[in-house]
Amino acid sequence: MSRLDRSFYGRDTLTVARELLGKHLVRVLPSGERLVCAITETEAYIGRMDKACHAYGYRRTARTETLYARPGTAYIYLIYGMYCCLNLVTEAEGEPAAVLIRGGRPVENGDILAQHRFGCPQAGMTPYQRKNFLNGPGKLCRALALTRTQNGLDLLGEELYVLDAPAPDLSNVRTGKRIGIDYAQEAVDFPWRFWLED
DNA sequence: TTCAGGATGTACT
DNA sequence: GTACATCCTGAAC
Repeated sequence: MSRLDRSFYGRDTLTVARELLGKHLVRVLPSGERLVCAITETEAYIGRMDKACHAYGYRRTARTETLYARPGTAYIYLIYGMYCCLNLVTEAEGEPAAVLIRGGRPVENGDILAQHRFGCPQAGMTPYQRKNFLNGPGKLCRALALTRTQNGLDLLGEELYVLDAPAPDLSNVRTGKRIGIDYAQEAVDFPWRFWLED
């Protein structure tokens, strides 16, 4: 499968968020090992009109600067003091918008992902851990060893990128409200979350 | 199976 | 000082 190029990201954010489902997120560690997981859950954030977005109303701060970068850039920030969230910047350069990667499923090197998450190989995971392996943005970043050090990475580089994959069966795609943005007034109800059923 | 509470630090008011 | 695009644990059911 080929790598998604800049033109994939440089489109309408809702389209990109939906089309990222099923694609393979690849993280190459400094050791050279390749971690791969399939994207199963995404959310769109569009600064122009979205009170839940860090760059709502084109707000510019040191943190949000990455959201204005060219499409195909990784925006990674610290949340609640201890977890990181990975976003992929979309739309034209200068338009602050991105897709939050909220969940995944292991595809390659699941033992290393499990080691990062729980300190044991996959076989040592409890049923509870297995069920809650990569089903959250903080968990995914932990498993992929992504921190703010990787903020601003180019997704057309060698450390972090997304490989194309066949589009999932449409009957498995779900749409709904975003999670954890109760403060965002009218944006609370925007149906900008997409996920794959199982 | 669900729920309340706490951890923890940065960004921004 | 307050809020935050979260996760884990332990208790009750």
